[in-house]
Amino acid sequence: MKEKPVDRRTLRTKKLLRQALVELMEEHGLERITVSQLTERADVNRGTFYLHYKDVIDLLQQIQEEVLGKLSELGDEIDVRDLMRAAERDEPYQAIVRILELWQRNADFCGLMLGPRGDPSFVLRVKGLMQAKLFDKLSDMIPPEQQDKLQVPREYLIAFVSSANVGVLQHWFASGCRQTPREVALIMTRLINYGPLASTGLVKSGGSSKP
Amino acid sequence: MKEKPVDRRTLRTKKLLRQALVELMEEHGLERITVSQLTERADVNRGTFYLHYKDVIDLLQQIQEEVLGKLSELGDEIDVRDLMRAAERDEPYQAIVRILELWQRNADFCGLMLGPRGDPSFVLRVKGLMQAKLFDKLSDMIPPEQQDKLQVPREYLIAFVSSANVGVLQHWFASGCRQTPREVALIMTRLINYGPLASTGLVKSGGSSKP
DNA sequence: CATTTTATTGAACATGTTGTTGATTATCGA
DNA sequence: TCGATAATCAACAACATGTTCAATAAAATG
Repeated sequence: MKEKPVDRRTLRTKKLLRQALVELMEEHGLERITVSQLTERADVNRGTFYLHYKDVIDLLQQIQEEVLGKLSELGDEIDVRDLMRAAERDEPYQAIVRILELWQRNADFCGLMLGPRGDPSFVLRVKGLMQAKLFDKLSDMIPPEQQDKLQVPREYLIAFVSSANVGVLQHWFASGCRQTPREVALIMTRLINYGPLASTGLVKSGGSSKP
Repeated sequence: MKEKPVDRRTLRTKKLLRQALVELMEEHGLERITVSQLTERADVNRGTFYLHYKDVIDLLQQIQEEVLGKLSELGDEIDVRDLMRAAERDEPYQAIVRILELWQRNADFCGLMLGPRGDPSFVLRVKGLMQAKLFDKLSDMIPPEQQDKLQVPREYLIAFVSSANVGVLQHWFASGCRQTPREVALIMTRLINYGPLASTGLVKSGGSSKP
């Protein structure tokens, strides 16, 4: 399953192109970027670009796949029951913290992708990863015979929560990653479990009580 | 403040180009679109395009401005107190319904912009409009001396809620606008006021109770 | 270290897009 | 009907594209 681009030269080239892409996207947005600009900025021969990528979008997508792959792996380690237990103790769930650390490690690229010059399809895929977990959680908490009686359609509930958490991520990056992954994880946990209003701490709420 | 492009010819041209843009963006995404494709699809001379727009992005942005302008006008008619009163009666707030009707009227363009081939900067500006209102609401509900004691930083709270609602919008469009604006407005109201968990209707919650 | 393998370079090519221009035609508003 | 103006058409140089090939540089290997 795993390929070997072990040659240091290709590694160097790809790093340079990735960096150049991030820079140029932050400056102009994806639409205005040309292969010529890209290779000039990266100080790489234009022909070399085509040895690795079909076009600018292909470059972008290959980087995305890399990040999303790792993200998906870490996501698989989430156990919904552990998450709920952590939430009850008002502690950040460790698996979530590790995911946020991954985000932080790729802050340059990820911050770009989630920002105004980013890629909506990337954001949608991130939401998709999240929704799989939320679906589990929901099915876990709600007995099947009651699934149809929700006050809000399940699909909208899931769309709401996943989008909300991506919003938290976006704000984290947009404001320069001032919080630690632990802090952000705690913020997310509180908002999901007790809802935005109750999370002000100013009104009472039943919160997450198991039936 | 208001210009007059009254000539039917320019109106026709702009309509055609807008339609062609939506079609091509849905097919290829913004990056791959060329002025040549655009004018060919719209059956308009290429030179004519440059009489109205600087480039493809300029075309996109002019349409965005139009929509965002109307959106902002309708947004100004929101009164936070009315909104909260409607929420307590579990009814959709009329001003929100009108806004959703505007979205629906421009479904082709708006659905595109909020979707996988859309424009993140547009989405951010929509969130921005929403955040202004949320800021009002928050300041309204919470006495100034308590603003620093929130369990979750205010900025994150706002990012969470605005992003969540845009997520609802996105799901509405992505699933083909099957609900009426009234229904969507009600979904939003419930989710904001009682939080995602309580909105399942399966756990009790204090909900929106004024201090 | 020497050798083989492979990535990168630089130049050239036809092709297509761009943004602009000037002359012409068609359509609009009055 | 008629003057104004928008749309068309053809042509332009400048630039980006995607591909090629020989030459060169730097890797991996024994």
